[in-house]
Amino acid sequence: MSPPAAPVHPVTPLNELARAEAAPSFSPLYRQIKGLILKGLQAGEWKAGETIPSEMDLAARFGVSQGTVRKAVDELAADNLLVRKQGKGTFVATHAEQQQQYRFLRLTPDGDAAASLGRQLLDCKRQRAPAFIAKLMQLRAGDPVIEIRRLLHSGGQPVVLDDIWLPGALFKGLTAERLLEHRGPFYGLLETEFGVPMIRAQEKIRAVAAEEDAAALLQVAPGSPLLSVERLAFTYGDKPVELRRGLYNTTHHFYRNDLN
Amino acid sequence: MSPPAAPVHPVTPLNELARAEAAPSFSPLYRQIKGLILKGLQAGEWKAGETIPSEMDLAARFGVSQGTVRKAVDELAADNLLVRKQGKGTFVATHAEQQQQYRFLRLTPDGDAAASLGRQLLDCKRQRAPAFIAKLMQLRAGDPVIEIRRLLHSGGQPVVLDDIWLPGALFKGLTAERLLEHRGPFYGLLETEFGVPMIRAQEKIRAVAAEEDAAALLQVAPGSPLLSVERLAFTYGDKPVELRRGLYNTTHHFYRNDLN
DNA sequence: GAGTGGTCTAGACCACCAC
DNA sequence: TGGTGGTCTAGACCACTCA
Repeated sequence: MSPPAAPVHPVTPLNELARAEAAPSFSPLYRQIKGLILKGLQAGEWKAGETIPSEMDLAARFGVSQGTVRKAVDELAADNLLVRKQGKGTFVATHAEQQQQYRFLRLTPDGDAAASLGRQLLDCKRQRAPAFIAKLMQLRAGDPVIEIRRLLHSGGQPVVLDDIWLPGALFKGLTAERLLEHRGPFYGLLETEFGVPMIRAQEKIRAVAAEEDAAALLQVAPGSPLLSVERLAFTYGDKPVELRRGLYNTTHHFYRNDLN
Repeated sequence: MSPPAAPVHPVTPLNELARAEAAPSFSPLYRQIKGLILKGLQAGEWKAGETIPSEMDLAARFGVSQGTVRKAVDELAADNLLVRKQGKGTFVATHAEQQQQYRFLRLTPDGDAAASLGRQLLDCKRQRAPAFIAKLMQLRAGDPVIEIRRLLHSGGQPVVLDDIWLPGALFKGLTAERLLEHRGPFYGLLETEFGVPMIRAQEKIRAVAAEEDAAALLQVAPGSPLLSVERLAFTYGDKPVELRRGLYNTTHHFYRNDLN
């Protein structure tokens, strides 16, 4: 066992950089690498569903060891931005796969027979953002937005009434026709056709009484209790790009959540 | 400080074991270590809030490298069973800390001023488990259970009506008096006084109309929409030990959920 | 300063997949 | 058979806490 000569590993340079720019206290190398990969994702260097370079390639590119890249990718996979597949590679997460119809939908039928949902487009129009919507989406009041209304059916019965707002600037070619001809998840369309992948979302859930129009569409009595699910969805850079208000009829379905 | 001499990396024996008993396909060493630590937790070798041995100690004890223990602990920390604190040690997760009042409660006030909740015990009685409750909690119908009813108040207003069922066999000394004199989270009591830590939970959420009694207690009109949160909570070994049905008044609060 | 968790590396080998 | 992710190790050093 020959005693290790000198500090063999050039840890210092990047770490100095980190100390200089990181306000909080200290940013380990793998977190900086994570940031670089994230930048590549945001820049569209690798698109949803594609593979990113192998860990070895990334290690060479960034001048670090494979283990460090690995830890960075681990975190991105834990964030559901990447998906690792042993023997095949690491893939950019996507909403466009048939695996599980709607990645963000937590509604479950009572009998847990995973019945697929049918879609019915009610409306799709462009308009000016009302103040309260503009504020939540970090737009200016009056900015162009797209409003979409739709129903989701389970076993022939309407179960969800969605009201969706999107910033008009990002989704120029989005029309009712485009929506109607599209197969697969809505977020898949936004991701593949408009290059805006949904990364995460926050939901605020309340119980509300059905108003006249919603009651009619969901085929329940006015005043019936409905689950109101207000969702704000984000792309890269924590940029909000969708505001959605879903009204769920929870007579034969529930919203499931796991705590730990 | 004589390390266990002989086979320096006894990877094989444990792995053989894994291959033999693991039906799926292959269980890496760190996952077996995870299982061993889990067994220690379940056996009460280290109690909630205490520290577990250092990574080095565990590595020596299990005859593996520190890195392997580290990966095991990483997963347990990701599962919120352990909490790492740099420079201090690794601690068994607990509900009994004042840090964040209720670890599993997702109710948030509208103005996001984190108002603390006041408790009001309504009832605490022992009885025989109705069939539907027994089934969910893996008991026999007629087994003794404890039923607790309580209100949570925010700013003087009642917001949550909880109906809680616990298996009587596990919580012998649990009485109304005991509940009244206890400070801190309910799960903290179960954990420190009865040695039953709550590890994870599943919630099913619906919108319902307030019935007479619930409406009166929550001071809303009968028929008002309320959020119904049905929670099944588990200890170690995926054993269900609490069934709870909360009715939330979501007029000035909401149930928050983050998706990714 | 001693002890704990946290980072980083280098290298060997294993499991899985596709060609 | 070669490439990819996955595991395991050993050893050095860093960051944080506390006596």
